[in-house]
Amino acid sequence: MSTIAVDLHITDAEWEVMRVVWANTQVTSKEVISTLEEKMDWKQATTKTLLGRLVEKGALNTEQEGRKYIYSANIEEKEAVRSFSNDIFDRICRKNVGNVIESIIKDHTLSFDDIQRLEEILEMKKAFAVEEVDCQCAEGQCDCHLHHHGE
Amino acid sequence: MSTIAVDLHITDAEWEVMRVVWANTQVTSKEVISTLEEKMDWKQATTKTLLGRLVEKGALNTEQEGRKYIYSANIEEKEAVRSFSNDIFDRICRKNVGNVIESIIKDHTLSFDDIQRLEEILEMKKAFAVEEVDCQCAEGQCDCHLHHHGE
DNA sequence: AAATAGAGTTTACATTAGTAAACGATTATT
DNA sequence: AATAATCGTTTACTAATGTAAACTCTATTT
Repeated sequence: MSTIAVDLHITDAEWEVMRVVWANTQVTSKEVISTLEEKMDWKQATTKTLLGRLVEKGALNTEQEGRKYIYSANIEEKEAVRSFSNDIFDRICRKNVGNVIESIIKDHTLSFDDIQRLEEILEMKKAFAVEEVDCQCAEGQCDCHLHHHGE
Repeated sequence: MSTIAVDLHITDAEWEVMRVVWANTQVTSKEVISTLEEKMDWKQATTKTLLGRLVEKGALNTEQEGRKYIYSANIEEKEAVRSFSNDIFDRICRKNVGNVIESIIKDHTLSFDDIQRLEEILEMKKAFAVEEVDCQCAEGQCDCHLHHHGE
């Protein structure tokens, strides 16, 4: 009941639609169409197609309201973002996760609150930190193996 | 000379090939083929196609060595990862960058060194932190606007 | 020299994604 | 009632991706 559709692939174009739904909780196609006509310069047909595909793949729910539909998200934005962001980590060596996070932090503006919160999380993470993260890479796709022995 | 090809799209399948090249610095198609035959269960033709596409799009360099080629990466892994990981942040409200980072940290194993390094980065980020991160979302795609006025 | 194997290039083909027009059923207008 | 405006569904079409066979040299083995 929690992972209803974590692994469904939401494409870039579809994501634009999802954002409108997430932001408004309940929307009609009309609202989505006009928002994306604005932002993306899409013809209404384009948005309609995307809405249809999202309903089809279970990312959106529809509820008949008179003769039109009210769309609502079937997956939480947070979950979708999380699933999407984890894709990065399937592309790199686990040992580099820290470096990637570092680079992300460097690349973005954070608020004082953000920083404080992250510091707290890190503090908590210490309890579960390891001496060295395990490389899970396939042989030949990472050179960690070479770095193991001393020096 | 720095951003040679930051914006070139490397697909999931192509990335598998890149990892082999990055890990070995210099490789022959044979090595890539055998590594991915192992890991991905790909026919050699598949890997050949991918190698060809990557050379074509400038992600890989080739250097004739006798009658075969030596492949090497034309973009750094770090840069590629960075470019890829920034895609997440185009999908969310800037105000949530901190939350996403938080969730990433929670989801992964870090080493003591990682944590310490991240703490240092955060410490430095304080100098550039803002009171509140600006929402850059398009109207209708984010509800930040609503949260502005009190309560 | 002829046959075989290896390496890159071409061609192939199905699926997904981006973008949108056309169609059909309904409701709102004239 | 006839017509026009809506809204969802079907169909369309191109480009990108995943996956791989076939082809063409060239070098090696017999």
